[in-house]
Amino acid sequence: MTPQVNENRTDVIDLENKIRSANLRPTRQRISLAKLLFSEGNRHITAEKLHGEALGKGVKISLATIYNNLHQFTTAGLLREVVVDASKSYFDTNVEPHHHFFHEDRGLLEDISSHRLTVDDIPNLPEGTEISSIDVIVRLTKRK
Amino acid sequence: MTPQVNENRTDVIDLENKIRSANLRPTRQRISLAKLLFSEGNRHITAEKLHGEALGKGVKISLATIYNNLHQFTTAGLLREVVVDASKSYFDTNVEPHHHFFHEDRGLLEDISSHRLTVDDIPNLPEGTEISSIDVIVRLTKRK
DNA sequence: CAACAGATTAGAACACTTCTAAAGAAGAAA
DNA sequence: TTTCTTCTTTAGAAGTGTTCTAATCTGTTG
Repeated sequence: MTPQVNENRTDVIDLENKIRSANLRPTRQRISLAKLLFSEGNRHITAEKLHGEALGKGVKISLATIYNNLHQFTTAGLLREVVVDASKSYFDTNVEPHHHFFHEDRGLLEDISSHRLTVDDIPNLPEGTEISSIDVIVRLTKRK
Repeated sequence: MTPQVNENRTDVIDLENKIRSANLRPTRQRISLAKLLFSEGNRHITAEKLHGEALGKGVKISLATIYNNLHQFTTAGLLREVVVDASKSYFDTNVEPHHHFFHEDRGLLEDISSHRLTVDDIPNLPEGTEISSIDVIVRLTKRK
């Protein structure tokens, strides 16, 4: 019983619980994805990139499953989808309210914690609506 | 020489000048598009919708031309592209700095004039970058 | 273990966008 | 005007990211 084995075992149990908390069965594929997504710091990743990463680590999983699970995790509040690019979706493992820098040249997202950028004077909402979310994207290019 | 005829003639000349100001030739297709886009108030429209609208008004124009011109107009600063949906692009005829309400259920954009919503405390930018734009999208759903 | 609901999968299908290369139209020069 | 060049348009093919389908497999419950 080395500490390492303990750590790994605990991690997997935590991830399984996280998956169960979303009313989903902890399958081999979901556990592998959760490991990639949640085990080190916040990530911003696209479906195809995550698929590549999984295959690269020897996890056998289809692209359809990646999409299925990214959406299920998002619905369950484990992920948040960030719309910054008209052609692909990014998924963010940080589900706390916050905003983003988007490096347009590199297609890379970076968090801005929401107490470091505030939105004021939000006007009255149109009749019969409520806010679902407020997205602030500060788009960046290389300084000339 | 009725006022109407005058107005129409003047309109078209204005639109031609607008197109020329972007270093583009005022072709029949461009003038028709400019008429649809710029002749009454601000609009937020997708390529396919604009195509449908043009065909509906009897303007013979291909979808490729719609895309070509939306991009050329955008590059020239006559339009602004708004990213709110991961699967299609919206083009906004209002090129002044401003923000948006996005009605998620209807796929509809609405302007928020920028003096009615302000962004404060923008943090220091990452090294070597500069701001290309700041997009604020207030996503709305139907009030329950 | 059996039985069932939920999950995964390969590949087809889909929606939006871009590309291709050939034909057409606009503007400049003579 | 005619000619020449460059820009523009076009239909359809191709491309890209995503979703669908329906057959197979797996986790869970009794």
